[in-house]
Amino acid sequence: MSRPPRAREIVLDAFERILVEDGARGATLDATARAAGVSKGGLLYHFASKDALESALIERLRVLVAADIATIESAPEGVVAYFVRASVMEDDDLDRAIIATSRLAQNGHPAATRALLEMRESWEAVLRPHTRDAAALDLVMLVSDGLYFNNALGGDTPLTVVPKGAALDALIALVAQVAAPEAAD
Amino acid sequence: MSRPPRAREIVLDAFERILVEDGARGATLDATARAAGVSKGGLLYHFASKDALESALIERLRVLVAADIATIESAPEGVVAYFVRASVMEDDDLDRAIIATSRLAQNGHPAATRALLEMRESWEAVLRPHTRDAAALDLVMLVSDGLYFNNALGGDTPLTVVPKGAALDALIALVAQVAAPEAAD
DNA sequence: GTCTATATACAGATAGAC
DNA sequence: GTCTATCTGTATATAGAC
Repeated sequence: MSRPPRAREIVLDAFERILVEDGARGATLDATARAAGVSKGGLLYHFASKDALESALIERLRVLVAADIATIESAPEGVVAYFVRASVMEDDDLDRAIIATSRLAQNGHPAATRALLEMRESWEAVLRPHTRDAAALDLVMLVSDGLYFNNALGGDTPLTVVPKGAALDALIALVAQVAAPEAAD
Repeated sequence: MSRPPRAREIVLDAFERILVEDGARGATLDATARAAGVSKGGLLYHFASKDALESALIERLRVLVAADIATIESAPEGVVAYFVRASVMEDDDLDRAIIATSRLAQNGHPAATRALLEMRESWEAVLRPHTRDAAALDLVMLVSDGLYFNNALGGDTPLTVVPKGAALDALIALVAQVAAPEAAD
């Protein structure tokens, strides 16, 4: 299942994790190699340049998004509720890839920005049939973006502003109710 | 009105602008000095270190937030509607300061993260009396965060996902209606 | 496939002239 | 208050041994 060299994935994992935890400034080849337990030369065997490392991360995001789209459509909780809840998860593969890619996007990486835009478009396409109108769709997407943004800000100072537990359930219920194409209740 | 040395403000403006447009990686002392039209030595006369430059930016944010809190409470359109609409503006002083500070926060700058948290808390305090319950308040704040996040992603590739014109009006009406403490309509 | 050593460029910061 | 010149550390990348 994992035909690509294992070390390659380990290096990419380390790069992604540093981007999420320390941001783009900290995500140097040196720091990545150290965190992955290889030398800089070893890293550069797998990724010939920093750009290659960044491209690989973006490609990983695309793959995870495609898988997510398949999952989201069959959520028993309902598409909108599942989508909002998934936006607040903190440590799954997709979330890490999104936040890491957004770090690149926010440092002027056009391909990263493009990948995030395409991700948003994919999600909108899935959510559209489950929302009342364009404004409701905008609202759902923006709440999701807001949750990601707040999760992404932290670093070592995790934000406590993101609702959890009962507060999250109430938020999800509210969003689902507002967005639902059927009766407003 | 501008007692502090003019050059100092020009340098800080340049630093902020580069943070917004190119991200933290591009916001070097060299690039900032060049954009401000001074030498690196000249810059370092006004800001003794990069840290001093970053602190000044965060302080600027605090001042602008305090002014914004005063404005927002007297918005004729309604506090919630004004707040959401203001979140999508692209080029006013406060918005640039917020996005620039969030670039710092996303590169592991604890003081920047703290300033953004305090800003959020100030806004929540103003909005709370104008929202139905905690979930409604969360929703308003997250929509605002989402709008900022999307405005912030761009760089030279501005995102077209942020609603404008009639779509924005519809979103604001929807959020205001959901959030309103009075009848749900 | 992974390493060490090194080349080159640029970052932040200091010293001191003007 | 602003400049040039310079120091020191670190970033990306290459060369070539193992």
